Order: sequence, then structure tokens, then C-alpha cells
Amino acid sequence: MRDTVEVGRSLLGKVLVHGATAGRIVEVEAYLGEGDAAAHSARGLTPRTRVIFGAPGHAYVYLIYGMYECLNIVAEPEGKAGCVLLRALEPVAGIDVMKKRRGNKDLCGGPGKLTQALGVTRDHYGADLTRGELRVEEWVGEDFDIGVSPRIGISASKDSPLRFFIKGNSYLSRVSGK
DNA sequence: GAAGTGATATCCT
DNA sequence: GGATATCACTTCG
Repeated sequence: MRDTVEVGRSLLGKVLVHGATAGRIVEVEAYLGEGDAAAHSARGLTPRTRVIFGAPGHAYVYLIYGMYECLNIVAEPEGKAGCVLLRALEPVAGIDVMKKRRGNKDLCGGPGKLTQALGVTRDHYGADLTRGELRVEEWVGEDFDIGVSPRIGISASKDSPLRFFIKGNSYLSRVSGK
């Protein structure tokens, strides 16, 4: 569990690159395997969640509510479940492309939105994020403070402080409409 | 505030 | 093998 948390924190500030588009990771959530009722992996290994139990550094993309993909990065070593959900990005490249795809609205301020903006689909399920078209890159930038809070939009384990974000960043996700 | 969307997992026959 | 309950969200009212 600690490893997943560490990976999540270390992902903050890095950049997710997909072709011409790229975004800085400003908000993530850790999803553990054992003892985390909110994680897909909590109920064991299934065809859908098998990537979470696989090698770290790979993408776990799933379709939720029929229309939206969510992008996770596997964090734990093979055999253990644990992944980090990317919730929000700060657009840094290919913004015009994102706007075209998203219709000029909020580009990356939510798990389903950021995948649309970057063009991430289930085709990237299991992809290696250290190389290839879709990848995560280091980013040398100014220092930032990391904030912690409970996760958003789930029904189980609401109180676990497993959401990490860059303090003060204005591209963080918001809970709809409110 | 509520509905809609489709894949998955868990029943039920 | 087939049906339905669930879901880590977004959009529209």
C-alpha cells in the first residue's frame, strides 16, 4: 500500500504524453488491492483487472458508465494489486487538439475528460507507459506542495486519504456542477 | 438533482 | 447460457 501511495505522489508533476498532446499530472488517486473496497481489484483478479496485478508502469484503462474511459497506472510489482488513477491534468501541449476533441470545454479536469482530451482509449489497455506512443515523462518544473484528501466520487472507503494533488493548481477536478 | 451509458460480475434458470 | 445489478462519471435540467 505504501508503494502505491509513493508512486502516486511521485507521479504528481510529471507529464503524460500522447502524440501531440501532453498534460502535467496535477491530481491522482491511489487504489490498492487488498483491503480497499473501492478498488476494482478488491474482489480479486478478473479478466478486467488483470493488468493491475501485472507489471508496474503499464496502463489500466477501463470504461465506466458506458461512455468514459479512466486511465490508471499500475504501481505494484507483479502479483500484487495497486494502481494510481489519474484524475486531472494541466494541459501543456496540443491544447488546440484537445479543445477540438472536447468541444472547447474543460479539457482535463476529470478522469473521463482527460482521457478524451488526450485521446486515450481502451486500445491503450495494458500499454507500457515507459515507452511507446502513450507515456509518462519526467518534468523539471518549479516546486509545489502536495495536498492530500479523501477520494472523490466513490461509495466505499470514503475516508481514506488516498487522493493527492498539487496544492493551489487551478486545473484540479471538480465534482460536477456544484 | 437526476438520468444515461455499456462493460463487467454475479445471480438465476 | 441468459438476465440484472453495479459502477472509480458527465451532462443536462
